Amino acid sequence: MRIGELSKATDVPVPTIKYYLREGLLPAGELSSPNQASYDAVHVRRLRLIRALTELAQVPVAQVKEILESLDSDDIPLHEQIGRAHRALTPTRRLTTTPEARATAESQVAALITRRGWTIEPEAPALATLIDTIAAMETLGQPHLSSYLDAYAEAVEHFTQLDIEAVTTRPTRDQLAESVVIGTILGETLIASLRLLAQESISAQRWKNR
Amino acid sequence: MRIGELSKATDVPVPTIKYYLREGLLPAGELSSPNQASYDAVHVRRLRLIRALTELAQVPVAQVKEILESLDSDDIPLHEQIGRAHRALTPTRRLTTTPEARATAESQVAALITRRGWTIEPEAPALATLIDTIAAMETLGQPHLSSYLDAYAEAVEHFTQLDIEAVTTRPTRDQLAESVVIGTILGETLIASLRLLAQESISAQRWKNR
DNA sequence: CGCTTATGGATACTGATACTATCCATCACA
DNA sequence: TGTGATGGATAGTATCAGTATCCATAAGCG
Repeated sequence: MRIGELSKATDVPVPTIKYYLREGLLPAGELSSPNQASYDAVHVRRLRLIRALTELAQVPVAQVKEILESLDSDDIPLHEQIGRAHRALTPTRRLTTTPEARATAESQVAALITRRGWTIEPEAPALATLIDTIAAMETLGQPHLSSYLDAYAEAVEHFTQLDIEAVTTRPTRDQLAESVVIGTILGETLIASLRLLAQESISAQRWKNR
Repeated sequence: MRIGELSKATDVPVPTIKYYLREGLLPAGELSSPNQASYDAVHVRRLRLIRALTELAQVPVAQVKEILESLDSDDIPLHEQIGRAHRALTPTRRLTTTPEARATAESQVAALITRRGWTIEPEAPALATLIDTIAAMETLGQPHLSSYLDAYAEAVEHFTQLDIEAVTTRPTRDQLAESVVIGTILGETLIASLRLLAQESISAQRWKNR
C-alpha cells in the first residue's frame, strides 16, 4: 500500500500523513527504494486512532504522540503504561485560586481518597486537576457542588468498574493496553455526551416553566 | 476599582483583561471620564469564571463568550439558556468513520434513547458526538466498549440526578442558571479527574503482574 | 503646580499549534 | 519514454490566545 492508497483508505490528506510521519506519530513505511515505501494495515489502524483522538477527543498532537509511545513500549509494566497515557492526558494546568480554597480542597480530596480506600501516588497529575477544580468551584461560590463529592466518586467507581470489565476480555496484553487507552479517552467523550443528553432531557421536564 | 486593582484581585494580567474586554467576555467598566473606568465585584467574579473555564476546563475563548452570553440572557426560558450553553460546548466535529459504522451507531443511540425514555431533540449537538464516538470505537475494533452503552447511560443518569440535586437549592433563577452551567462544565473536569484516579487505583491492583 | 504613574482605546506583534504547499530528484508503470 | 506518484526537506498559512506598544489623558503625590 502506498501513501496515496493509505490516504484514500483513511480519508486523511497525503500532506497530513506526511506531517504525522514527520512528527513521529506514524511509523515510517517500509522503504523498497529511496523514494518508495509501503504501508500496511497497521498504518491504517494507527491513523484512524490518531484521528479519533485528535478530532473526536480533541487531544493535541503532541499528547497523542506521548500516548502512542506509551502504547508502543510493551517492555514496561502495564500499569506504568497506563500511567504514562494518563500523564499525557492531564496537562499541567495551574489555575490560580486563593491559597485557602486550595488548602481546603486539598484536604477534602485527601479525605475522599482515604474514605474510598483508593491507592493513589501523590504525583498523580489528575490529583492536581481535581484539587484545582474543587477549589475553583468553591471560589466561584458553588460549594454545594463539591459537597456531592462522595456521591460523584461513587458513581465514578461504577464507571471504572465498567471500564475494567469491558476490557478484561481482550486476549493479548497489547490489545488490553490499547483498549484501556481508547476506553479511557473515547470513554470520556462518550460519558460527556451522554451526560449532556441526560441533562437536556431532565432539564426540559424540570424547568419547563422558568 | 480600577483595572490594575482588578488585575491584582484576580491575578490576571492587565493586557489580558483588556483582551477579554475587546472580545466582549467582560462587560466594560463604568466610565467616569474618557480614560477612567471603574470595575466592581461583578467583574472580579466574571473574570474568575472566565479563567476557570479557559484554564481548567480548556474551553476556547470564543465558546466562553457564547456561554456567558447565554447566562446573561435571562429573558429566555431556562431550558433554552442551558441548551445554548450546551451548544457552545459541543463543537461541530466531523465524521471520520465509515458510513456503515455510523449508521449502526445511529440506530444504537436511537434505541438507547427510547429504552431510557429520554426526550431529546434530534438537533442536539451532543447526539452527533455520541454517534461519532460509538462509530469510532467500532471502527477501532473496540465494539465491547459500546456494548456497555446501557450500563454507562445508567451511571450517567445517576450523575445527572446529582447535578440537578446539587443545583435546585439555588434561590434565584440567575443563580440556578449559573450553577447549572458551572456544574456542567467544571463537573466534567471533576468527573474526568475522578475517573483517572479511580482507574489508576484499580489498575495498580489489578495488573500488578502484567 | 508639576511630575510620575496608571488608564482606556486602538493597533500591531508574538508564539504555539496543526496543518498545507512547494520543490525536487527519483521511481513505477503504461 | 514519458507521465504521474512518491519520499524527504523546507517554507508558508490560518487560527488562537494572548502581549506589547502607542498615545492622549487623568490621578495621585510632593
